[in-house]
Amino acid sequence: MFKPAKRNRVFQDIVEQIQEHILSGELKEGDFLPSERDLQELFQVSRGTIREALRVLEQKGLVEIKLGVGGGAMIRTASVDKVTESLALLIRHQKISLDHLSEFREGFEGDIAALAAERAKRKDLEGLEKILETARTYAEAGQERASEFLETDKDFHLALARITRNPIYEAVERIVQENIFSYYETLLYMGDRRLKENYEDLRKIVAAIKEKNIEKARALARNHVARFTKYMRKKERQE
Amino acid sequence: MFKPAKRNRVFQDIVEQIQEHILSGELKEGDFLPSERDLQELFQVSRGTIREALRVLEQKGLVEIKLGVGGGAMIRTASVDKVTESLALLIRHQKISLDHLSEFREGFEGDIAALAAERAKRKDLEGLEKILETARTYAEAGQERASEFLETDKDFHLALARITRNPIYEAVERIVQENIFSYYETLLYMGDRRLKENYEDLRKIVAAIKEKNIEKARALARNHVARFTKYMRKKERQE
DNA sequence: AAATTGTAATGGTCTAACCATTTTCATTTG
DNA sequence: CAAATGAAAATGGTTAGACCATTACAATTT
Repeated sequence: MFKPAKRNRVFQDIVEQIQEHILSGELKEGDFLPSERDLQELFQVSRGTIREALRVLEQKGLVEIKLGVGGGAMIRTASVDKVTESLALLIRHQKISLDHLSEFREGFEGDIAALAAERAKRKDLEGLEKILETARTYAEAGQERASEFLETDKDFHLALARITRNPIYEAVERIVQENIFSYYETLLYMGDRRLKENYEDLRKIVAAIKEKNIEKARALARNHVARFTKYMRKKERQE
Repeated sequence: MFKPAKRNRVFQDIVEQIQEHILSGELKEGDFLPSERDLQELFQVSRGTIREALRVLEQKGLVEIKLGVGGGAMIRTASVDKVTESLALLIRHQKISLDHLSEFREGFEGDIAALAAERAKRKDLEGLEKILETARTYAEAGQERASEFLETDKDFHLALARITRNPIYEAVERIVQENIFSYYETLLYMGDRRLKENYEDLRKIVAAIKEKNIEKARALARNHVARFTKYMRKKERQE
């Protein structure tokens, strides 16, 4: 019903005032707040307090600090970076397991592929083809290029996420990729056969997207991720 | 290729050091950092710098500041609060639209229902039945209880997420719920017929889970969310 | 025993100064 | 004249020391 009253903190009040002015649109992207010394005068507080408020606004991703003459707190484009960061913290903090992350990934990579199949334009397909070509090169080069292949796989999934035109998928994809990557080391020892298998996965996904076969794209993407996961688990057990 | 050269701000370094100690598990939930004056000694910096670092850690949701004797920066439970907050900021900045959020929700509610169907135990089913019963009461009470019905719907989806036994789904569910529900006001004017329709959705989902029909559960959950979204859009256009 | 009060630890804020970086613009130099 | 140079000013980054506000806990009083 009620929230804790708290907040006798002056800098919080300043954060809220400035935040309101930003969110209401009075302050637009690229605008500058007054200098710290001017803010000090305006709010009638010490510079230290102003600076604490600026740290909070900065961490929220609402402003970016520029140095030197004409510098100061510049109003920023809201970006997904900070959401990404705090979600990543949440994941690391809760010690979420590889299985959890992989399982989650299976589901939403399927969704991404399905949406991509629905929405891919000619230009998107060209981009995918290009990535596919790179992947083929590395897959054929065999195990010594496994690391590059994995990077390309990452690019591939990010490209798919972008095709959905839904920034949430892109953000979540980035988070998962960044947090799952530490586990990928085990995949570096993927044999030549498995590399080609994985390349074939990607190729089939693109084919399904091309023919706008939504459910086929979803199923293929799910299987692709599941195969990665299964292989990682197998490796884990061996160690 | 290269990242922007980092600017050397002392407080950033302090943030990173402390953050590492928290994420590595050396500092557990409930532990306290040394007092500001002690940190000042430890890091050999001024208290102002320490405080700026603490503001950042606080905003990241990693610590919570307690007042008075024995107070200080307490390592916090990982919580979705800060993620929710930054996501809410994104939405207000309209980088992410309601449509994006709804679309994302459609996908992963489907995944959740599918996993729930796979894993629900007897006890889980009992919990769902109970929520279902509550929902039925509100649905039959008609529009004046629409608000309570929506709350119950929320509980229902959270319960499903918990059944997956994957904390990622639960966390994401909470984040999305908290950010999407501000839009649900429009749903308060859902007519009696629609309330019952929605109750039927929930009932069918539980039925599908009971008979372990994974794909049916997925499809039903997706449709359920899609119906919510469609109705919201319709209301939006009317205003 | 219960209530009150005092005390010390700790976060919150203030003041005043100096340092570091960056832009601007006048000055020097080729 | 054009380019290089350098001084000045604006602005964020940091420091130091002080005082206030809140709180836990012990000592004192009832």
